[in-house]
Amino acid sequence: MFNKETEYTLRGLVYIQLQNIKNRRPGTAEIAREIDAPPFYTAKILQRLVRQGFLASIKGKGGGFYFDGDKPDLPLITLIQATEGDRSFSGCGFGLKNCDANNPCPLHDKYAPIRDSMNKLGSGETIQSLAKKVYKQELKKLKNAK
Amino acid sequence: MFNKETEYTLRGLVYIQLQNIKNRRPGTAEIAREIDAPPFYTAKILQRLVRQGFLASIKGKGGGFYFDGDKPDLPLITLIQATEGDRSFSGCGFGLKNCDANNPCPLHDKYAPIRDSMNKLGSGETIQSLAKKVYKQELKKLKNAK
DNA sequence: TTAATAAAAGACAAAAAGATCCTTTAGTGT
DNA sequence: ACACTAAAGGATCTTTTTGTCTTTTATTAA
Repeated sequence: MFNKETEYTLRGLVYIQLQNIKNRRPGTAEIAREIDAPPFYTAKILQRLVRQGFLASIKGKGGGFYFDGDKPDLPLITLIQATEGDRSFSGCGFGLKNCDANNPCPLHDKYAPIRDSMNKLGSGETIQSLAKKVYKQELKKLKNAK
Repeated sequence: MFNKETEYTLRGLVYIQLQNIKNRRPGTAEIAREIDAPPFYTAKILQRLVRQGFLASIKGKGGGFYFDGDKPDLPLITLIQATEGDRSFSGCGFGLKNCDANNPCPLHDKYAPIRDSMNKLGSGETIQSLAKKVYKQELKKLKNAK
């Protein structure tokens, strides 16, 4: 589906936001471990995300990564387009440059609706909405364990 | 969406089948030119498809590529899985190994239906069905040009 | 103010994808 | 039989993706 970098990005940011909810600021080592990603590569990706302004960080003891609560929620489509371009959200299954309703490739009619669904998914969901889902799932599990 | 090799494969095979309908057997140079793909790379891909039994070829003068009419139509999903694996048809948006309805990643609920649509598309359409679409489109264009 | 901590930066390396080229083999037509 | 044609095979190269490692910089706590 997505490439590795995008997968690590999604998993990493959702993990960070989940910890933020719990008033924690995880660091690279913890994040990489928890999301099952290569540590140095994870660090590099997070670095880039901070540079791009998607994420904030603090250096030194007690440091780590967090989301600026004043910023609006981060839609997946924004994030993914910044990471791997928009190959998942636009473009033609056949790889044609000018494929549209007027000049459709033979896959267009069937594929266009799927692409539209992807776009809806990418615009509708945010890192924060996903983290909230995970958080609620965790609460439910705790409850059931009692 | 798909990777380059898959795109060239789809475009190439549909072109071959379209020419077959017209009782022609195109060669590598013609195919590459018509589908706008790198000639040597196209040759290599077609070679592999022949080895895998998806396609037939004839060497020497008057040679080229064609589909064995006795074989059943070739579903896109079969072809694509043989080319790039099934990253487009299965697997989780988050990259988790055991993501399913019981143990869902936070994208699962929204992404699973999209993946299902992709599967339906891949099983429903074949190289032959796509070529037929293009053929009909061509006929319509000719008619309108009159 | 010093030692410890953790992110930032950037060089480097390995693997995979994408692409090219040359030689060989098989078949065709004269 | 011979020259020609076109696919098959395989070696090589480039670019992109993925991943590692070392050094530097900023911050904090003792």
